Amino acid sequence: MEEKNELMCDEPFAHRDVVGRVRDVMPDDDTLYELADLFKMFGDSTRMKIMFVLMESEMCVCDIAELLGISQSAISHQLRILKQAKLISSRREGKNIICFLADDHVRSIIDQGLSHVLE
Amino acid sequence: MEEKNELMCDEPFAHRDVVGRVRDVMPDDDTLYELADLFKMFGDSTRMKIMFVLMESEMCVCDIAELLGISQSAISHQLRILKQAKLISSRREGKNIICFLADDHVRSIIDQGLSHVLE
DNA sequence: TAAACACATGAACAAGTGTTCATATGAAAG
DNA sequence: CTTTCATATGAACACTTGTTCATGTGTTTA
Repeated sequence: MEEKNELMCDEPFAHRDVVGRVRDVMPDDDTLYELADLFKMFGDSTRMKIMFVLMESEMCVCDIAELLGISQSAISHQLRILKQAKLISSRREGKNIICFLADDHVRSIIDQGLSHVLE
Repeated sequence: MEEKNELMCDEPFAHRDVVGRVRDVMPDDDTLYELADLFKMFGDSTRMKIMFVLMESEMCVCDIAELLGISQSAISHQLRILKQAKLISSRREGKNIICFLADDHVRSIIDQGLSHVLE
């Protein structure tokens, strides 16, 4: 008979109506996972750097690698991830693959983050 | 004598001046790591959910746990991380610890992310 | 003071992530 | 067509991260 909800505290600060209201405005789980996955893209310093340089100018893979001092392979792996997330795109130009930001949200998201970090 | 830079491609798309200019506007490494660490906070669905509910109302730990259907321990561990990142704060009120957002940037960052996810 | 409650914390473990190394692909130049 | 150059990719590995379980801490209530 001890089947009561173990998580709930006896006299919660936020009462049932608040909890209920919050539940209503919460996006569905899929959206929340998408959101977390989006921010995950910005949560790695290599990807962060890649997006940062592409904010300045489109450029080929080897230039990104040289600029950041990171191996071509590592850059390529991260580019793949960023492309899957539709944050960057690329086109071929001669022998090179030119990468560029695919979404203006990238700029605004990074800017918001920067203004937090820089206080 | 084969000591040349192996990363640089023969005829880079973005020429040396572009690379140089980008190098100048890049934030220092510390800032970039801070930035990535900040976004890392938003890159986990549990933390994302916690911040989301706190956008609606401050509330105690057990209410967060109940609302999200996540164990109290897991919530507590994540709260610790979010506090270290100075994204949320808390105060004691009787037996409960009331948590609330410590920074308005949280809202704007999440909103930017949402508007990307929702197209 | 003792018991109950809300929350924090440490250890352990599974799962995820990013890099390196070696190699493959594919366009371009010879 | 063969070689070279720019990039992609797979496997392996070390490292990080998030959860659970057990227990500790501190506050309130009896």
